[in-house]
Amino acid sequence: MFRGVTQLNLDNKGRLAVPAKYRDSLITACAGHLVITVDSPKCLLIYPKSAWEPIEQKLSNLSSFHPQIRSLQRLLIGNANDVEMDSAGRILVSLPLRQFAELTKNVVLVGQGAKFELWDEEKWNQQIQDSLTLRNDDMSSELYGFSL
Amino acid sequence: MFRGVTQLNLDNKGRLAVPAKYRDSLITACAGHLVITVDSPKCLLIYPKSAWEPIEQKLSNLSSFHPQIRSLQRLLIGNANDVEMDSAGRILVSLPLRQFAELTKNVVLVGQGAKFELWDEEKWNQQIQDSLTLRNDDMSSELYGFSL
DNA sequence: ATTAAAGTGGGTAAAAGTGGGTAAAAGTGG
DNA sequence: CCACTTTTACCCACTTTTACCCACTTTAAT
Repeated sequence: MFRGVTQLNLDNKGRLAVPAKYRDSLITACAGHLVITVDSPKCLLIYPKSAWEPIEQKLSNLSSFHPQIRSLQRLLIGNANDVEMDSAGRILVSLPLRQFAELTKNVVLVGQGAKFELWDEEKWNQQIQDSLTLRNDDMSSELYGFSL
Repeated sequence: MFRGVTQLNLDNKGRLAVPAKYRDSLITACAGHLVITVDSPKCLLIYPKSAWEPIEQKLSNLSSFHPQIRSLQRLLIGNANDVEMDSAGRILVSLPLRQFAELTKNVVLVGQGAKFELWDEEKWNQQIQDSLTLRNDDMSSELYGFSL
């Protein structure tokens, strides 16, 4: 279970150092093999490869004659990049993915259970502000009764 | 059941000393393992890990295709930091969390039953003033019939 | 086929962050 | 007021991350 936000910097090649606290469990879970794909809105998802493959399988098995499903398949599978943590714990985020998520040098890695999200830091902060506003305004019926 | 307000100071690394009166029950309840996450408005929630995990589970089980739910999942799970009380009873509040809650050196820890809230001292005082005003003005129907 | 440009693997010194400790100051109970 | 406990505010030492560099491979241009 990955959780927590970490502020990180991309180096000049678009690599980030996976925070040390996650490395051991990523080595254990997937020998450092990860998959990066895109998500809405403008962020990236980073999965242990072993966690990604069932999702990809499930997506592939959906009917590809349905235009929306085809779009989703193109989006998620088409953009999925395999990466491997190097000996310094770094992974490379490719240029197309960085462009998709509009990443600058300062990014945030966000633990989300079985996967991570990767955001440009400014966009993350903006999105958090939006979430707080949302929380105070219009609440989904599924959330009524939910308390912290 | 945690209750009471304690004024505390963050050290130069953003650590606070958990008040001694809570330490034993935190050792008993969760072996000193806590989870810190964010809450609206600008404050932090501190849970015994054992109290947090059902909440995270419940939140994870909500549908992640609903944009509002996704936002909340990002907010709460994404920001949830695992911390452990050290031998001096300190816990580290990470920089992103301190930034979120706009914490300065002076903070207040507020017992809230099964969890704590952590506030910047000035913001706490401001919020208390606002609450007193609210109490005299517009009351939620849920509070009618509620007496101290 | 050759050359230049771009991309990437790997390494690491310096900077930043953090774990752990504790003397001094402050708070509390008797 | 004294004795003890707790908290504060720092310090040492170690780990982690940043920001670069060298060298090689791949791609693009000629």
